[in-house]
Amino acid sequence: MPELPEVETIVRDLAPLVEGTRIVRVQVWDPLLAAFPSGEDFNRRLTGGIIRTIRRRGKYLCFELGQGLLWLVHLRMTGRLVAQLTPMERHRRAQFTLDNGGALFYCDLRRFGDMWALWPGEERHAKGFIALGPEPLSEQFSVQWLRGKLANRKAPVKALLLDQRLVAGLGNIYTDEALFEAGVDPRREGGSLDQEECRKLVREIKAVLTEAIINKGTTFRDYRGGLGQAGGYQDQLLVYGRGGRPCPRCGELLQKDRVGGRGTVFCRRCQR
DNA sequence: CCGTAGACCTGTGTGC
DNA sequence: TGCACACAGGTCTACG
Repeated sequence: MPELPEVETIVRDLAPLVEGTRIVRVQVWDPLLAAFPSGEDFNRRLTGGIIRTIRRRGKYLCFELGQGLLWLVHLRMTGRLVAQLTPMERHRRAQFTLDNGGALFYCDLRRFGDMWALWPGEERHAKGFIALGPEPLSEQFSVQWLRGKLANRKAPVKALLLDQRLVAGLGNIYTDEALFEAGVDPRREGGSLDQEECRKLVREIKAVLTEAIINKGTTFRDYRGGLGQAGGYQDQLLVYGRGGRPCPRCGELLQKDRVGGRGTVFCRRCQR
């Protein structure tokens, strides 16, 4: 569910509520949730920890606790991390009680979400995390970087953009939106994009993500921010979720296909 | 190394 | 109303 703008929104929502607080109680009811360490060891590591800062890296939430302990949370498809006073959600999987009277509640319908509690040097246990590519809103994510990564690749450009090692934080919604804005057909072989097309893609990826953050993310179904609120960017989507409806630019009916194993919406006339 | 299909899980929407 | 099936914001692994 959550892509970069949604995770960024959650971090900004939660920061003022949790930074500087101590975790006084950890309850985990879903054994699938703690990826490392598993079971009671996970609870023990976090209990008593003081949350110094919370930040985002790709689609990961990163809580930096005292002594260098790093608490990572990945929400995958339907995970939520919310601070509410009375959140008896149907799919509550964990609760982190804070010493300021508040708490963090983790809810997840599909149970794909993962958490890690890592001491310095243990980052290798979070394989996806250490392999993340550059942040798309940083200078490291440049035309040269994208071109280098797409060179000689035969996979569809959309599949490559979803690879978190190429760039960290894009998901199905914003990839479709950025490819539309850039006028690039998602089925194109990565290696077939020229300099100008890469330039447009980099520009539109940054623009779409920035605008989505301003609008506090996209609530297509399940997503909620850290305060339980829906996002606002769903009203600005141009193609995602709009297959069979007219292209907002040319009027041609938008096509829905499967590309790189994911549902993909694009305009056959505007995207080449 | 590369590219793709299937797996993981639970629910919702659609068509018959 | 019931049932079967496709699909869902994301990775992982196995396989050719």
